[in-house]
Amino acid sequence: MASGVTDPSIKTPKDSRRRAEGLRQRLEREIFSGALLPGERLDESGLARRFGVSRTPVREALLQLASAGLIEMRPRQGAVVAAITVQQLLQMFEVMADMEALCARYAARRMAPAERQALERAHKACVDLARRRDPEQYYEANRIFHEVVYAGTRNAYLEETTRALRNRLSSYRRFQLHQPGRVANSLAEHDAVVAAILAGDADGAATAMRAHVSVQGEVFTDLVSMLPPQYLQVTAS
Amino acid sequence: MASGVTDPSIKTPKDSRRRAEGLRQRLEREIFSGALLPGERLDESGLARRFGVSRTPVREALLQLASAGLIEMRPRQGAVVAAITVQQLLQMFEVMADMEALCARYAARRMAPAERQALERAHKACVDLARRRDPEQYYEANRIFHEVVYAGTRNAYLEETTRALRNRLSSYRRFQLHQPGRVANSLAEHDAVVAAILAGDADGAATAMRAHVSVQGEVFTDLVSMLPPQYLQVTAS
DNA sequence: CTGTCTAGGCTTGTATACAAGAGAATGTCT
DNA sequence: AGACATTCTCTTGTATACAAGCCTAGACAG
Repeated sequence: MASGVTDPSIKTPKDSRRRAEGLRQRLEREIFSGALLPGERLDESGLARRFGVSRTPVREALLQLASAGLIEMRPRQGAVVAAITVQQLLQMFEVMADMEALCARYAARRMAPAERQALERAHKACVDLARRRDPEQYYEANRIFHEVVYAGTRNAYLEETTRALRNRLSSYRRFQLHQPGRVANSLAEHDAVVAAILAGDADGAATAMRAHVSVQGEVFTDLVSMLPPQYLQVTAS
Repeated sequence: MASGVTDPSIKTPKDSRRRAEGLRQRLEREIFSGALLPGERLDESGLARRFGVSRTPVREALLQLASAGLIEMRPRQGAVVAAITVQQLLQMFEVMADMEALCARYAARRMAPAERQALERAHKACVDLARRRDPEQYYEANRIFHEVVYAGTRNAYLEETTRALRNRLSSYRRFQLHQPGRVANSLAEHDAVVAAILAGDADGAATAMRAHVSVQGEVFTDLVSMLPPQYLQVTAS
């Protein structure tokens, strides 16, 4: 797929550490964005050539990605982009809904006035962008909305964990965007979340947020059926 | 991971990959057990000599530990066992309480009859061991009790995440054991959790479990004051 | 005596060389 | 012809060599 796409010598003579971090993040983005599809083989030498470094930093990047669960490294058989089973996907969505709900609960209790205003602004941005009918831009605005909620939890660990899970699922959620009427629903749900948080209603915020990010029942079925086959692993091995 | 599917013959009796994993796990245990104290420097060459391998696998192990948050790698300055701030510790305990509560909630809804019996057995084992006044053994029985709850969630991702956080905090919780009366309290709390789960009371199970693992207020203060100074990082950096 | 600058050693980060296993391709035997 | 064994190649895993930055010790000036 990306075999012939050799970007000519990136050549960042600035900071060598920068290069290593950039490597991991770059591969990360390629996975999140779908440029690297699940099941795709990650050849160490090939990546090394592509990025103009040796195999050592490539291996280090791959190891970190494996720790994050984004790729799978089978001993002596190399690394492939992780594909997950339908069960795993459902379970991860389930946990994510509860973690986002937890974030909303904390945020409702802890947000400072300035943060509450930022939440309203982020929500308003979503409303404005929804009118443009540009799913990509709305996707980004929605992401920021959730980031504002994370920041309001005043709990960096919860923030980080939730964000990691959200990122991990992002390549799957992407396919949800194009469902008709999804954006309108999403806005209404945001509205309920904002109202509850501004009112300091922790339970209400949690419930509203859980409903917003919840992907189960028919919604889950629809999502799974829209996924390209590579994204899912056959359950029985 | 333990989703019921049996692994298709792991084989590899002498797999060299095994050695690298053993390396990571060995360092992990040394950190959890307190053999390696927070702030302690992890010299790559030294570890390589100690384990009889070259620096390469050592570096790979360190990178994985860094991904798990157990150590901290500052560029060009080497790795040290992670010490966290009081704020971070409080936040992690907070999240852990909610995640364990979530586990209990799921378990109350989903445990099969056989699993409920296993829960009762695990609880009984705790009661029996408490009489022996052996904190270490009780600690282990308590761990198993929680593992049974995890298994009852039927959500491998939640299970794995919660376990990882629990392990991460284990070296801090260890100091809590020796508080007088802690074991008796713990048993009473287990009792409430078991009762709620057996009754299928999801909310009650969550509340009881949160109360059980919750470390805040005076309990948190006591815990922090019992920690050796290395375990905590000075807040201002 | 103290603060600052500099040079050296020692550590990490990267590249390359080497060993060893997995998979493919080919040849042979039934 | 088909199935099986064997070799061969290509990949990963590990070791070692090399480059580059940080820390410290020591000297010198104020």
